[in-house]
Amino acid sequence: MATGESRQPERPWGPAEVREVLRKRGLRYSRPRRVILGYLSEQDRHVSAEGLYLALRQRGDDLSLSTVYLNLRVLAEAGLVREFDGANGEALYDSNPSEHYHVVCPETGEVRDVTLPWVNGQPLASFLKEYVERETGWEIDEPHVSLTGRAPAARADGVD
Amino acid sequence: MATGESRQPERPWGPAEVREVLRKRGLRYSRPRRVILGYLSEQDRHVSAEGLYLALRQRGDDLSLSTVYLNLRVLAEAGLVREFDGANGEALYDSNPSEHYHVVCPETGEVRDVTLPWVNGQPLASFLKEYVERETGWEIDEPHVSLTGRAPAARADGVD
DNA sequence: GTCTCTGCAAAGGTTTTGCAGTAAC
DNA sequence: GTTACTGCAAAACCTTTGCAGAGAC
Repeated sequence: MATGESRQPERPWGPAEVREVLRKRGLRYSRPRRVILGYLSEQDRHVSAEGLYLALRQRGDDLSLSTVYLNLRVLAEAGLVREFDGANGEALYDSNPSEHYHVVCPETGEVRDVTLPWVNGQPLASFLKEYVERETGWEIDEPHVSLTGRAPAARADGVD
Repeated sequence: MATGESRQPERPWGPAEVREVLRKRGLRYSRPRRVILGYLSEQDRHVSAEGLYLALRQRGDDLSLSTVYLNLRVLAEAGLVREFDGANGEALYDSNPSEHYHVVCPETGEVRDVTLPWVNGQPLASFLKEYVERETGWEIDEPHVSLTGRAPAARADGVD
């Protein structure tokens, strides 16, 4: 048995846990952070910094663009959101807490979540990390796997 | 047996093969392309567009920076050089023809080549590609695996 | 001769920075 | 009360673009 896909939009952490995670890093649970985490976990979508900025604006949750950028990065470093590369050289974010990766279609911009297979009894990413650590003697971070491809829609359009 | 590391600085292709590869794409074997490929295959190092620009300049091979950028991309698309993400959000290039990946240390900027293991009788990248294609129904490109970590040197420095 | 390429400078787009006021703790 | 954070605008950054002249085929 290899795959274990599950993509529930379950809420990652409650406010208390979030606050605790932030506190441990000397970070505060400010309004922007509440608003951003709230949006991401409710919408369960993939957004860019600017997209998030605009979406929040429409909602009435006004944050400055630089605040959105700053906090998206801070929250990603704290492990509260996931960051990955979108279609136009822009970073995308989601707050899905389950281990997953993304496939991006450069033509349509569409993003699809994927769960990677297990290898040798462990998630592919961990397997890879340990392998590279043995191989190089370096202390390796969680591997980033970035996948691009053509969505069925793009192929149907006859785009080459 | 899984690994098969070998990092010979063997010259990828001779001038004739390069010209042929380019011709097939309607591309010309211009001086900038000769110079860039020559440098990369001789030095067998990882360089950024700007680094390459400066290195060539010192050598007396003057190319404009935009020409370097353009051709690095063109050559990467033609499969004549490999492109990957360096430490500062800049793209790095090498001309090593053998299937390999890179580990980058964000602190020192150091880059180390790695050969990824095989899984189920095929290179990890192919395995992953096929897996994701089955899983999503998308037509997936060659997966990009990007690895970061702390080089022994960085750890020795006591950098946290 | 044709068609791609070069070089220059200027623009592009995303992300970061500096600083004074504000708010979390 | 401290200390981190916000917001604004301006800047920084890598990379791309437009166009006239040059060079590969």
